[in-house]
Amino acid sequence: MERRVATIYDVARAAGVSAATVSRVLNDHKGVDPELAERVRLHSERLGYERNEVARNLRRKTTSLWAAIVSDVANPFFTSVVRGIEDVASSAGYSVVLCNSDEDIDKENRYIAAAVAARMGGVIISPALEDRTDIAPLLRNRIPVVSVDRRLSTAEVDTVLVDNREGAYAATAHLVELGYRRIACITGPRTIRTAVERVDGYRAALRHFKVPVRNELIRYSDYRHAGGNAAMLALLAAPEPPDAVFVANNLMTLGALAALHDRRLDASVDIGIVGFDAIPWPDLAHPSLTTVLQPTYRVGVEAGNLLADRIAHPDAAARVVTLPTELQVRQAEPLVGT
Amino acid sequence: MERRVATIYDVARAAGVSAATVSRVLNDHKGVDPELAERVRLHSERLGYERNEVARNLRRKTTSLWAAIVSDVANPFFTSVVRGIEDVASSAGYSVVLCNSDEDIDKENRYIAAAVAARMGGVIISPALEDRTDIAPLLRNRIPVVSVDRRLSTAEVDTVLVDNREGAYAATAHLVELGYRRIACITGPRTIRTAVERVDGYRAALRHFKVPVRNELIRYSDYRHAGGNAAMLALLAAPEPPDAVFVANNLMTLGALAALHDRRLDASVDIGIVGFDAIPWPDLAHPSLTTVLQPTYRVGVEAGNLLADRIAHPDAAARVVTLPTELQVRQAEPLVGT
DNA sequence: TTGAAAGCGCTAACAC
DNA sequence: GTGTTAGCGCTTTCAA
Repeated sequence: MERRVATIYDVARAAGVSAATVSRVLNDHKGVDPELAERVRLHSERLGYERNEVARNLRRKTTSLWAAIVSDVANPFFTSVVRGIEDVASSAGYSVVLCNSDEDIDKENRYIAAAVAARMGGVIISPALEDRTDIAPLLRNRIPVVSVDRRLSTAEVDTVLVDNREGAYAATAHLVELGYRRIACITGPRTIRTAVERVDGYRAALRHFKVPVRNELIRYSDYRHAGGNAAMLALLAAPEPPDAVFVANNLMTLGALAALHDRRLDASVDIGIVGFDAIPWPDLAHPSLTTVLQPTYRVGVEAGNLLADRIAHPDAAARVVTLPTELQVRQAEPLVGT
Repeated sequence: MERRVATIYDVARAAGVSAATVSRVLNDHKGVDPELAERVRLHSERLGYERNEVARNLRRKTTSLWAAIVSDVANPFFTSVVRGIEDVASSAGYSVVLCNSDEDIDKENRYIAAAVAARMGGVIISPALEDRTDIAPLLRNRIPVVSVDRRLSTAEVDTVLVDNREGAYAATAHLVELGYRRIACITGPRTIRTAVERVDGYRAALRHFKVPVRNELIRYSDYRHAGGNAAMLALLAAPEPPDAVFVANNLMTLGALAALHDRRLDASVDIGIVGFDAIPWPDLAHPSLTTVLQPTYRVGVEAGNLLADRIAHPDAAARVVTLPTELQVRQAEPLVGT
């Protein structure tokens, strides 16, 4: 009943060679008699041998597993990043396990501990909190780490970022070129670097086009739907409302659009809108929104490459890769009046 | 420079005991002198000892890891299911690694192979294809499996399902009770069991209320946005269009709503709509949609429990758990005319 | 080119 | 109650 799983010793016996030879064949070591190799492969196949990675990892003192610790799996940004990581990983002989920290520093710490305990080959992390995420346990155990999307202030590690400033600049410039002059900006918390960088880009664009920067048109919010909604309502209620808005994140953009909807206003008809981040799921309410797209897949690929490099060269200096965004310009849908 | 990581032997030496005792303490075995235990814990802490799970797993011939192989990580249904699994897992001493098969049978097979190679403690899978997903490698290696959301026709395993028929019945009954009489149904492919079950429920409700079932009002589509859109347009273009529609999945619901939008029609004003599955992300276009909600979190919890049971009793008969849905009735937002 | 043997870090008999 | 010892399945010197 309780059938044992085949080991290399079973294969070795069947093929009439030593376990060492089986190991060599299965790991494609050069210098094995082709005929022997063939015989080993045959019997390995026949016995349904499947390598025990656990034993292998113990012996090699590392794992063919990467952990991707992500602050929000449901966010399509990360779904796409992870896809990029996976592609690099699998071509480098690694598998990726996905861990969802849910923006929760405790969960994140548990996953970091798990990565250490499992002696993961490497970790790619989007830190829950830039200044509180603690990767010391990883570093202490010499597990390579790459940070993604956010910059870790607690340690110097390889990092992949998106050029938020440039993206925000392009978005704002686009609105200026469309003829808008009272352009507002709804951004995230001052404590989050990306939020600040995006306002910076917005400011720079206005300055470049000699459009006055008005502080009352800049709203720091929370990167969430409700915050975008409230910020937009406040802007609309102001004595001199804006004629266009750059909204620095996808959820806030949806919130802002909901505010317009409430006020019976139409995006890109009554007011110009450019968002940042793709809006997931086909959405009938704004098929025509111009958006700053992030190179999500490439972020993953770069992170994977950095990790692979780091594994090969543990003591090289930390690198930071910054990727450009792309402004996806969409035609405004012509409004059919009633 | 190259500092070695502490092992139980280091802790043992420091505490002046044997490795076995350290192991006992760290695994909470009873019958260890409390004083010794305290000393061990102290030194373990001081040396920054972190258990090597790889070695532990090799010795125990199993892993404290569960794999959740999911057909689409971006789908909020699974995000929530996984959360349920994680909660059960962590209270049973397991960690969950997430694998995204992306509805791709090859990727799925690779993850199954990886789960075998890593000697995972158990696998929870939402099969990419009910009739082609091959879990034989898992069974052969005596790795417990639980199927979720879909029923595996290739093997008898523990399964957690949602009562699709009952949900569809409730949705349709709701529309009848609202006074609608020409109720259409847009469902998924005939090859997918859930799609068929949902039409069945729809039919049953109509029969129960003695509303004639009209085949021209039943559209089999593809569970995707475009399909829902096309199906709805076709229904609207028919000589006798429906006065209400039950749409059997979230993406198709969005597609259907887009079709209404195109035709300048309003859901629940011009035509009654009930959807199936929560729509993710706050969406301004349909805050007021009545929807059949699935008990996603509980699906995960039940799956986790089944897996834990199966690990404890490998040879018990396979069980199928079916969970009820819940009709979330939302007020239609009153339309302000122009 | 191949094999023998050691050992990765841990747990679990077994002996004391 | 605690220690000694063997061994999980693999890779990798080292010797032949």
